[in-house]
Amino acid sequence: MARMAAKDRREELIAAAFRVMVRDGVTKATTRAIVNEAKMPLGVFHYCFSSREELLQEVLTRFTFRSAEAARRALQEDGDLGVRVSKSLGAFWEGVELGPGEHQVTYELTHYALRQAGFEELARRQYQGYLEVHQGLLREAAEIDGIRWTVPVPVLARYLNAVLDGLILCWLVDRNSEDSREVLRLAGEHLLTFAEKKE
Amino acid sequence: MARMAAKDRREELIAAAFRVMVRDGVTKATTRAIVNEAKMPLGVFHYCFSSREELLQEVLTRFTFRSAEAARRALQEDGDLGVRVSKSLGAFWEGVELGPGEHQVTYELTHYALRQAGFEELARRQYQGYLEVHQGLLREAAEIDGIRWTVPVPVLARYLNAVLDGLILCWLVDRNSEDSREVLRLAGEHLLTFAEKKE
DNA sequence: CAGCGACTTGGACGGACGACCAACATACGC
DNA sequence: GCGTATGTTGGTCGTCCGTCCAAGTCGCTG
Repeated sequence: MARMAAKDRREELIAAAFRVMVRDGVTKATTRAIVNEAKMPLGVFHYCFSSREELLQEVLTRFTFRSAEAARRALQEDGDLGVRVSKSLGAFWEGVELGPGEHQVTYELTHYALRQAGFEELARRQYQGYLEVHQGLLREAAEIDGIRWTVPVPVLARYLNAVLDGLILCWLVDRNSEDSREVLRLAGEHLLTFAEKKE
Repeated sequence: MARMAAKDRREELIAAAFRVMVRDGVTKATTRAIVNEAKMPLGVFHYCFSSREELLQEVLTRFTFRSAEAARRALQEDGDLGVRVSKSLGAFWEGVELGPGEHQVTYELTHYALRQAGFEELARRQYQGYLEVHQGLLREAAEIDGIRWTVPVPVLARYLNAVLDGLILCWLVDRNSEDSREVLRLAGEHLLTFAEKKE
């Protein structure tokens, strides 16, 4: 095998692990499956990571926030708050339907972390991160439009997170895109009712 | 061991498996852990079940609908639609906070089923069941109050399911009861805006 | 070129798991 | 009471897993 710095090999293994997880699920991402995906001999693994859990930790912290970007971009385009929220949700949903596996993995990782002694904190940080992203988007949107939210932003962020999270989960199972998009529309409209013009 | 019909032993094993899952997670519910919980010798397992998956299938189909009952009862009490919806959601949430493990297990089982070849259909039935329960409750509530929903009931059911599912998941991770209940209140009020007096 | 630190590799380990079985024990119909 | 169906048991098989290691290879520095 070509010689490579341990640091670089780590990155490739992390990426390979994520691919395996998306394709076969978190539980199937064994050390052997991962090095096989990365086309490396097994011995490499514990030269780069002290344990399998150390790698899972890396995956968990790296791949949980990729989906927010499209939503953020759409939110910063032109138009009034209504169409921007709508487009933002639509863009986010587009990402979900295009790459469902990534989202499925994040759920699996959450539940894995909740059960793994010493990993609960990681799950907590994961969702804390989600909520902060939503809060950030809500505050941004409010500032651009010069409105204020009539409900505390943390509550609104949790509401948004819940709807999206629950909707994705349901769609992952039954793939009913039509009704899902309708729910998305409902939630978006609901959100707008909490926007109030600043005096 | 006392002699017992295989049928009865199956039931005890299913119950034991569920207890193990609630306590330690689905992945930890190995054949050995289950028979140990049921205080039976290992050999019993494959006398009663042809495979571990057969047992998981039983667990999945049995323990997914226990939480809806409290909500249904509260919905059928006295009062106008507003307070009944509010109380129903409150009763449901009470159940969540009292027994979070059961809900955690249902998520784990869903993701397990989604990854297990030939089990996807089970996950689909699980969520189909959830949606039907919600639809039933919505229709009941509408009939009692003589209103109609201004949004198709399947969409409303999916919305309700998403909010609750997502909210539970978030709470399982960060245990923020205060904000969660606030979101629940928001969703309940939102629901009421879709109720329209029949002419 | 010698030496040393960084990297590579195949194989081996102990443990856990699902599944299986042969031998035995009990109940029940005839 | 005998035979068959049904239930019980402890042990074992093969597999897969995370982890570890010893021996080997490479490339740089002095």
